[in-house]
Amino acid sequence: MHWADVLADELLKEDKKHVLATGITPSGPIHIGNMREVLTTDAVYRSILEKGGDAEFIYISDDIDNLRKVYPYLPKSYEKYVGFPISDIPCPCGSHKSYADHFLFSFLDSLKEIGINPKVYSANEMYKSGMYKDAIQIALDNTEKIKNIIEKISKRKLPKNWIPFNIRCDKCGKLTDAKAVLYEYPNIEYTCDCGYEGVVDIRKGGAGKLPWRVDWPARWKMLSVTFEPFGKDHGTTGGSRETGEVIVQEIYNYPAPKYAVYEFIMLKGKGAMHSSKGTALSSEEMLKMTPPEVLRFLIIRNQPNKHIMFDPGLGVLNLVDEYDQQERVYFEKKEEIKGMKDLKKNYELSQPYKIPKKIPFQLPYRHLVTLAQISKKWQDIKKILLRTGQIPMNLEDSDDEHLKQRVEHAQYWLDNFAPDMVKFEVKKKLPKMKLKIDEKKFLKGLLDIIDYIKWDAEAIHNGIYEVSEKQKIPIKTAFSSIYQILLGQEKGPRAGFFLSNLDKEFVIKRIKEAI
RNA sequence: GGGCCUGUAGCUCAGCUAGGUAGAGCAUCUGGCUUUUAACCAGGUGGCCAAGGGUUCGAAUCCCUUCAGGCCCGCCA
Repeated sequence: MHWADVLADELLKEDKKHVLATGITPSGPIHIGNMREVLTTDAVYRSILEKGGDAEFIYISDDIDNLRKVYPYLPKSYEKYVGFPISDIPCPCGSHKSYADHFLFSFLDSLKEIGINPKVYSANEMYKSGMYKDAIQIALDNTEKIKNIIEKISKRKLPKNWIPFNIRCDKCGKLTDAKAVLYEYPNIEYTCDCGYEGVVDIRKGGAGKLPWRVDWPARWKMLSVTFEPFGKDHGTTGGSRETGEVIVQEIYNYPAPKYAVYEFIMLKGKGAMHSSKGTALSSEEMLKMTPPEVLRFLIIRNQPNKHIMFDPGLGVLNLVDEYDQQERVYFEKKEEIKGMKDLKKNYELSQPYKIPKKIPFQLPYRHLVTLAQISKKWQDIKKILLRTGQIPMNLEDSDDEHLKQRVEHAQYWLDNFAPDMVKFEVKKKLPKMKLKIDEKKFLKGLLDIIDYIKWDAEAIHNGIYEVSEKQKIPIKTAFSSIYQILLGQEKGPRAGFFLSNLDKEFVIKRIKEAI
């Protein structure tokens, strides 16, 4: 059984509406781990619906969290905002409402592309609207109990005057520097490092926030959360999950949600991703280089508690090939291979939107990678495909869209991640190079017969061999001469296939120029 | 110190949430075509499933122990 079904069945033991929650602090480019969190939840969500259950998928943006430091991708001028809630900081690009929205919105766009549309909550707005009012009061009334729970489970020592509330200083606006002096419902007297002494009314929105270890359980109750996956860092002993479980039951009188701990996604050769170490890959970037259904496939096919090794180099090609292969099996164009576990479910959950009724038109991805380097525009690539008979004249719109999208992903990958060995550029002008006598001789021979060659991959291929044999020129020399005059390099994509995709007149002209 | 994950063919991994004769891709070898680049097709070689113990008629699969590696343990998933 697929892991998503296992989790769904577990939840469905309780016959009620299930609220599946995800969340993230949008303090920088949102990385691929959040993609896993969201996709894990989406898989469970879909499985519940498929089984006839009732469920809602929510996404909470922790946009009231404070900016911790000036990250490398921020201008120095952001120094003055450290300690501010990220929803109160100006947007770096100027076109969003706030710093938080800047990063959140681009992630939400990516989610749309992979077929995920959760109900989005803003923690900041929840606080401002007064939704947290009761939760804050309960927390403050139970300060000692909560403190004990956290100290006992996490083995951390909290300061003497600790209270489960981070006050936002009225004067300097920071969430991090105010210390409570006295709490007497509904007011907290505080002093701030900036020198200000003031009073906040906890019933008022914007007075401050609950610290994470308390906020999380409070939110479970407030939104009736029944399931929320989290990364392994939260799952560790003494982590926020453990304290949260006790706090939600003992303080908020609500059962702890079910969960799944998910492992990290590693970049091949670099280990786990960390924004601070520069090994992070943003969700947006990952999605730009990997077709959406393939990215879903990568995450869906792996159990959440297994780490995923992602190879942004040639691994991407293998992954797409593997996806296509499973697609052929799903539509019974190919026999199932032993070990293809949960193939049907994996394929279905990999679809961003509707599951296709019949198999989408497939072109080997590696061919697309070659074509994407011959022409940049999809319309031009399509012309080549039509001329060479690689796609039918009456290609369906959905297939057209699908291939176009794949070409775009291949292009992004080529521009940013592909290793040099697969890259080439058809030079507009004859590259500067010196051909050897043998190479010129071969090209002359090729020119003699080129008019008679049918312009398809196999005929060209055979033609090259024919000339090479007749002239007694090593085949290696023959191939390299072709690549040199067109690409300015010694090697290139399969010659027959490659040339057939180029315009014949263009090739003839280039050979004439070269000899 | 604690938590989680991993250890299956030379390499990367499936299979372990249905316990019932060990699977795939790459590499290698053979043949099809003197067919460059990670080309294609057919077939072959290749594994004491980390080690030990237990449960069972039967264990890669469940349980326990050990060893080795990875990641996480101040809200960076």
